[in-house]
Amino acid sequence: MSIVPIDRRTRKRLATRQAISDAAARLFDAHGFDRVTVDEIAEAADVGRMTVFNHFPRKEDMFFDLDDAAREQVRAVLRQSDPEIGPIETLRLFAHQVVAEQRDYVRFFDASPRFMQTIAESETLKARARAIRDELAAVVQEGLAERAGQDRSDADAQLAANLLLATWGVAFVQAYQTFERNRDEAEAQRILLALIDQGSIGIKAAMAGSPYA
Amino acid sequence: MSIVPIDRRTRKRLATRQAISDAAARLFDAHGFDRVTVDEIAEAADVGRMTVFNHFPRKEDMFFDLDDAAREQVRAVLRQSDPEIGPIETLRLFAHQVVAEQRDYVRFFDASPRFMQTIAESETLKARARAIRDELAAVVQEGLAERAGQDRSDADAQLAANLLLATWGVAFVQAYQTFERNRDEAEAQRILLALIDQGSIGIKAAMAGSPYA
DNA sequence: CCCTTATCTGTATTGAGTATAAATATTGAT
DNA sequence: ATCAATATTTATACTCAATACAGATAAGGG
Repeated sequence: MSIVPIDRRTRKRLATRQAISDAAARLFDAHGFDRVTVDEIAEAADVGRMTVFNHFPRKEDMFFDLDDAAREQVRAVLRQSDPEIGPIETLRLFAHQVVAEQRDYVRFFDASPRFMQTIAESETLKARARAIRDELAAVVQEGLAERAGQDRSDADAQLAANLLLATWGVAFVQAYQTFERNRDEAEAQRILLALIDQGSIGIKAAMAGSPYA
Repeated sequence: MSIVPIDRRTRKRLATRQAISDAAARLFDAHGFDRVTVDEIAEAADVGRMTVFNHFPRKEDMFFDLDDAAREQVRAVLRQSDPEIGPIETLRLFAHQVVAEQRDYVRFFDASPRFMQTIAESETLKARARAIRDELAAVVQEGLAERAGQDRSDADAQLAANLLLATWGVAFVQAYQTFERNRDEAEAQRILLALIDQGSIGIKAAMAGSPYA
């Protein structure tokens, strides 16, 4: 995936970051987010306390570690998509493609089984999850408006983007709950996509007559 | 509105609470939420620091002070509504009624002009606003499911509730921005209701065939 | 081997929030 | 009015995240 960095400086920096991330993940999983202090993480990673904050400005950043990639991918999808297909449909197809090809969203339930539990137990993490959702909505809003040649703060773009992220959020949570109930990955995927489709129908209806449909 | 409480104890308690709330509102408005400390509020209200936390567990609670009423009203609307009219339509009509009769939502832009600015400047307040939105979505979800005789965690109810709150949130923000731009209350109301109507159309379409339509 | 710069680290401070226990005020009963 | 029970206010002390700042260490580029 990623190329090994040339210079030792960068290599060491990434190694330090990884050590902190690993230690944090292990401790959060074992004791829950709120019952682990930054000092304990620094100790476990054998690193000074300030080094932790150097790599992760907020404690939550050690938990949610893959934001930028998702943001950029959504931007790219909206920019490179077929102009014949509406943006909502484009994003719906994108979701289907992700699930079908990579299966990242569901595999990742399995990869860290306590992921959602850990979030559910921590008000801080829930707040951060909501913030990320809103940041993603802003990205989608901007992408939609740009594609339609509208103002960045266009009301319809904002409505469409927020309806979309609401849909994705509900789909994700419901799929996770399904997976937790019966460990059936296929069923969880089915729920995920069915809810995304259902939401997309609604958003298209709300946007009928606008370039966002 | 509210009856004067019989006993002195309650009267004093409410007076203390009000003094804290007033001092906080004044300071937040003057300096911004993050540049006011709880100690300063306690000082301004002539009250011990712990008394502040006694009445307002979190600093944000001094800013957002009217949550329970809204929650209960939404619950009541869903419970007492005409069974012939679908729940989404019921809530849409409720929004229209509130705007037409009380005009509380827009008057309150005017009553505290820096309200939205103060939120926009503070990451803490934005987080709390998002949490309140999600709490309200949970209330709506529960009301919808109850009315339809479904399980509390029903996927369709969750989707409908989250689409609804997304719509209301966008409508509110856009109405506020419109009001700020040209101080036209009627225009702001028009935008608010138009977006709520537009979102409602979408939600009904997404829920077609289910009891939530 | 020096110079510059990036990274790491310790110390100190701020500020929200919690725990605890003591002081004070209010009520209700005798 | 007095007394006991209870609610409210308050001070003290603590935890923890986050920021500011300054010094130490390590790496890169001549």
